[in-house]
Amino acid sequence: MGYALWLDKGTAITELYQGIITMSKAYDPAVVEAKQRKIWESRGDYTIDMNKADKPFYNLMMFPYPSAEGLHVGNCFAFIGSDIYGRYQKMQGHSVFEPMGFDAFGIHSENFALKVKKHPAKLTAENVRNFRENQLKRLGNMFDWSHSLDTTDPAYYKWTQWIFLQLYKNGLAEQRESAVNWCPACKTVLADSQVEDGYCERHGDVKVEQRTLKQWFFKITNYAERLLNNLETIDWPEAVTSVQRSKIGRSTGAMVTFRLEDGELFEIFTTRPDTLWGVTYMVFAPEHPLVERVTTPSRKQAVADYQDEARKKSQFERQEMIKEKTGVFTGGYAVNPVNGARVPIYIADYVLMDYGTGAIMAVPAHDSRDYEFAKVMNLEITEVIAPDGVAQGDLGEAYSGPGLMINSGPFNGTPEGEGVGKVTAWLETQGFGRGSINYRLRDWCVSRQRYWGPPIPIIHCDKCGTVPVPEEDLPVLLPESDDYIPDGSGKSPLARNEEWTRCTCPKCGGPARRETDVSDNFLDSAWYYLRYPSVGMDERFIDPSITKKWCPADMYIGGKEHSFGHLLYIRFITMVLHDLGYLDFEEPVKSFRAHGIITKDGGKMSKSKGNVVNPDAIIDRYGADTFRLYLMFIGPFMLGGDYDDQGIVGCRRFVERVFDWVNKGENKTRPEDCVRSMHRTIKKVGEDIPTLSYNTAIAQLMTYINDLRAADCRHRECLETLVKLAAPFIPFVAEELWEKLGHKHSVFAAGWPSYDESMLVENTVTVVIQVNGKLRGELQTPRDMDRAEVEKLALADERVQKHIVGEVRKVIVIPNKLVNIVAK
RNA sequence: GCGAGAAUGGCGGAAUUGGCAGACGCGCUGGACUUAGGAUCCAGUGGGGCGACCCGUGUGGGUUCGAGUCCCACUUCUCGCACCA
Repeated sequence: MGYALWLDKGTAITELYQGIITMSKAYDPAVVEAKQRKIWESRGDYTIDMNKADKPFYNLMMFPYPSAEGLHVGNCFAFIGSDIYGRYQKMQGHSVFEPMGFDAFGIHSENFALKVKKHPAKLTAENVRNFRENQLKRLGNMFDWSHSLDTTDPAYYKWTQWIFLQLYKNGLAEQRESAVNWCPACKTVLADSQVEDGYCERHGDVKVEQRTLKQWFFKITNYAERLLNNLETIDWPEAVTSVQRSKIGRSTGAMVTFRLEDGELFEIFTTRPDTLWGVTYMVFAPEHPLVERVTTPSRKQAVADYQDEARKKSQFERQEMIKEKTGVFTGGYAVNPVNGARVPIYIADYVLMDYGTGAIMAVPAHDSRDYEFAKVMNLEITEVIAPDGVAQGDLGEAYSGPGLMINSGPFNGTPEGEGVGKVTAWLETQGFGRGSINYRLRDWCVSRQRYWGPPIPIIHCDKCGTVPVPEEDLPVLLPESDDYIPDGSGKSPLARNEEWTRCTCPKCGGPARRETDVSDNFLDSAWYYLRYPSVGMDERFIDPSITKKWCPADMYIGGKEHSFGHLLYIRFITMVLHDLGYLDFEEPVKSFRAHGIITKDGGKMSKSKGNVVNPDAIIDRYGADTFRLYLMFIGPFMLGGDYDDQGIVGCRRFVERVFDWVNKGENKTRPEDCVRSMHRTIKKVGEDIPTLSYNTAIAQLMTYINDLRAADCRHRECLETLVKLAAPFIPFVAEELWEKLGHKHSVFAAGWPSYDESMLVENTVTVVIQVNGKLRGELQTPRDMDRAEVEKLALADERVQKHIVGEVRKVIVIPNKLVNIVAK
């Protein structure tokens, strides 16, 4: 070549030039992607004018916390799956708003900062930049970066604090002493959802302890009923709603008033008031306030010891002891209101202080836990429900089946199902109790004794007590201190910052101190979807008219690990803001879909296992389009699947085939089979995307390009349809090819193709012939052939006849599908 | 223990008013092109049998002309919850 250049410049340059042209025709993802990304950005294709846009569609996806490790395949999988849905909606003519932001406050970020000894603010800024510039922008998602947000930005957390104040002012936030989960490694309080099997979610091997601290709580329990009832009305997967249902844990029963021997009254909750006559003892939680009162002098030591023991045990350890029930007798007695029976009072850690009233009536005959305890303690067991009304004696376990009430005074003979209601009504008339509903759900502890979060906007004044920071003083800025390392004192590092903590009381002007706890990072993410459309609005947390137009979000896609925590809190905060008149809807999203997870070699990707797939490297090697396509092809989006290094090449081949086929230029070849294949593909892809069945949509696209190639069809309509249908999956290549086909505007503005129903039906059909249910032949017949005619042809088939041994008893004809000959 | 889901070739997975099991892709086998092939293209590929055929969707029953699909019982696995009175 060099020689040719030197000898004959003209020829050689032409050759060289042609070589470059050939090269440029070959698919180079880096070139295509850089080019199209630039065009999208300069054209502002994905920047939405929130006021003007028509047919708004809010496509929300769970935002990431920007870790130092960078975006992982799981994030990519979720974002890409969500983007495909969004791009499809765009091609349906919607103005699709697809924002992305950063959940950058919180323990995740802070712990990492501590580990690498870098200030979290600095680290977060670096990580956010890396996520956005080097990773998210390469995925090919249509993010509207003009509406991005970062929860650590004072312009954002100003409003997080404002929301805290709204809850406070409306009696939904309060500070109280409470036993909480304490992680000695994080040196902070954890929410129940951050505790796994008694261990810290972040530090897998660190046991969570119980501590009693003054904490801020949001009264989510006030909303338990609505949070539960609304589940019936929202379009969410059953798997998620059932988790929420069980966590809310509604049970109906009765509150029954018992009496201590000294006349003091106390209440217990039961779901089985019909077994009241079977109460043979009572149990208080070790922490129950009446324990001291009922304990007799001789039992004092034993009771105190037991209380000590229980206090030391974490909640998990208490639960671990399920097999062996423990407890001690207090020496005290209560009186059963229904029959005046004198029943002993025990304390035991199988009764929890924070459910119901922290005290129970024990019916060992009909409750397995009470039965176990009674056996250990050698307590009396009285049957009050018996099948056919005949007592069964000790069965070796509690009897919880159906039966008639016995030994129950006026209710003898009542079936247990009716008994609950009848006894409850009777209790009310007697003044012994009332119907009651209890929830498992606990109030939301939002205090965190950490540095990296929005300071809770409260001031403590000796004179005025707890005073909210005036709204005009928001945000309460997180001081840029280097002293942010938690010390395990149970107080936030902020408490050591005298200068920051000291302030004046907004009410009396006297000296006061700031609240030093920061709020839970779940509060940041409980309202972010409301902020996206109103990003930039300084004077209010949201713009009402924009919110009305865009919210609730049309689709929300995220991980099901958030079924309980985030997804409950976001609903709760939305309901509260609705009740306070800020929103005209009370559920945050119209539809929610949970995606699956991507594993590697069957296991969750983790650094310790060394099976982490690096998305950047995959994109470098195969291109973002192939990466997108492959992730979606692994398996059903809602199930996820296992990442396989080998499998991705099939997707790269598909992308190249599409690229090459369109680049080859159109021709006029167009057999009818191709047209049919095109219509089938339009139908299939259009049906699969809305149900997130991306894997089967892609399979159909592969079938389609195979059909086109086999028939050498590059008819314009067939090619354009191919590009359009593939566009949500491989947006860069699709855009490039759309341009190649001579279009000036984006393929995403080109609309979604429609199919012709008549093209879906074949004129000739294959009818299979079975003899006694076994496949023995097939017929090619015209569509909708006369039944008798088909039957005749089937019976005449040589191979079929061979298999008919006896007389033909019956012939079943399913038109256009099958003939089954039943012969003896 | 309770709740939800799942089980289909060597692998990922398709297939629902019950009607050709294994679409699509990976891998594998053979071939073409090639100096070369870890590129590309073509053909084949559930198991057994030379064959006609036989067997085959976790196990065992059932309904049906016909079952991966429906019913009953069971096994295994995954996930979630777990003393909530």
